[in-house]
Amino acid sequence: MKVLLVEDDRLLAQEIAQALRHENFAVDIAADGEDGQHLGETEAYDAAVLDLGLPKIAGADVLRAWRKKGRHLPVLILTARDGWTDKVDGFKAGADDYLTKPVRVEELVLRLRALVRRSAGYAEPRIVCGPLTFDAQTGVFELNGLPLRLTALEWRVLACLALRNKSVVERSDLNEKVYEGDAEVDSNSLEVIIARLRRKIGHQLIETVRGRGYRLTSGEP
Amino acid sequence: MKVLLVEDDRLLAQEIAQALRHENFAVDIAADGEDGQHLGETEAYDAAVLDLGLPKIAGADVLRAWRKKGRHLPVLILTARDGWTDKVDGFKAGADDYLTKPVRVEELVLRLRALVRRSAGYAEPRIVCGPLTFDAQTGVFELNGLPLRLTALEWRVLACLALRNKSVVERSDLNEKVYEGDAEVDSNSLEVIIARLRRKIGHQLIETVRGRGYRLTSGEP
DNA sequence: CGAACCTGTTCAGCCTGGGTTAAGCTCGGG
DNA sequence: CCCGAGCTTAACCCAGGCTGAACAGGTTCG
Repeated sequence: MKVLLVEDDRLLAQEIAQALRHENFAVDIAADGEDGQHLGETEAYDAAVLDLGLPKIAGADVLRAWRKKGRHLPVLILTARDGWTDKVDGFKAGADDYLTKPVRVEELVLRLRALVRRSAGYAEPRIVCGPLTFDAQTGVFELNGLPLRLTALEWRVLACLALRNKSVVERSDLNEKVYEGDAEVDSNSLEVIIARLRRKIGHQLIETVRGRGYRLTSGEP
Repeated sequence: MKVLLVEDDRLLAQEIAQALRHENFAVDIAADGEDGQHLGETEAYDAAVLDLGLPKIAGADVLRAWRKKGRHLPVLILTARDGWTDKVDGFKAGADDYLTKPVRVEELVLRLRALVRRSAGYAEPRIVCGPLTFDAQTGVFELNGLPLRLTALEWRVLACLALRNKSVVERSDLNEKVYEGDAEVDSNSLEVIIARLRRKIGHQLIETVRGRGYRLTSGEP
């Protein structure tokens, strides 16, 4: 669960980033269109929040560049102006949702979660996997109906697994999605997190696929 | 099941090789046209993935050289440029399929498997041999309808046998196709793998042909 | 201000899967 | 009957993965 935030207003960027981190997301921030475009092309994100008015490269052009290269991550457009021309321009460039400033961060978080969920192929917000359920709209996990207390990293890992329900998620992918920046980690901390998760939700639910990564399973065959 | 990958972009080569190895293929990598041509002429492969833009010798020329020497292994052409002239050039040189960068590795794997299967003479993806079936498109073996869990080496051996359904596969050939590089192995590890395979799928299905190799049979006459 | 957390990271030791080696056995053909 | 090719089992080895414990920052709260 990692989000790219492209926003030149440092204050607003910090505010949004804080809110997203509070909801357990990992957040990378780019302060101009150039950085933003580059990050969006080279790193793995579950979604991007993109301001239209950016230094160096305009937001719509950043988006167009991504789409041209086949990057189909969900993008939420942000703009100060609220003329419909901008909106249309944004959608034409390939945006998935749209928000006008001033931004209510709670709404942003909500919409972003909906985007991520739909882009993972879920029409319904509720993802069920055996005794485990994930409400992609609120971000809450439940085990046998009881809400699960997870730390930020645990949540990110489990959310990644839940969104790719029952198919393998590569270790490298998890590492990228869990840590901010490109913190090429040479450590086993991911394994530790997996171990702690397993202790919380039961060992059968997370299957390891040797040499590749992990997979969420509903129980045993 | 061994594939030759000729690609000068080390990163892309590693990515593709990793994906192929995940699918149990043995992979040899050549970083330029010279190496590629040489390997393709001297080693035994089930297929080759060939970049058109290569140092030393152009991809199309490598392919032409192979064809001239009577090498008819299936070749999948890869290119950054997507002009139709390249495509035509590739096919004229004797390519069997064509993919433009940026490459989606899943698609590459799919197409490659289809090439190997067709070159072995199967129009249909499903190869049946008594209680054993091999889906050459997904790479999955089933015994009496139940999916079979095989290790990488076991899979390679059995796939080689299945593709030459009911005809003898030489020991030397198997050794080449199973091990990466030209690891002329002086050991009985192939026999060990055969033994393990037989324990999994039943002893009658793999017939040994003294002094030559092995053959897949549907049961007994 | 300090004590008690809470989170995340590091490290060391252990376990396991998968591949190779080695040794003894079997079997088939001369 | 003998010999060599092939079979099989067990032992070994290595890399990858697991996990408990310790530690380091941060935060909370008395």
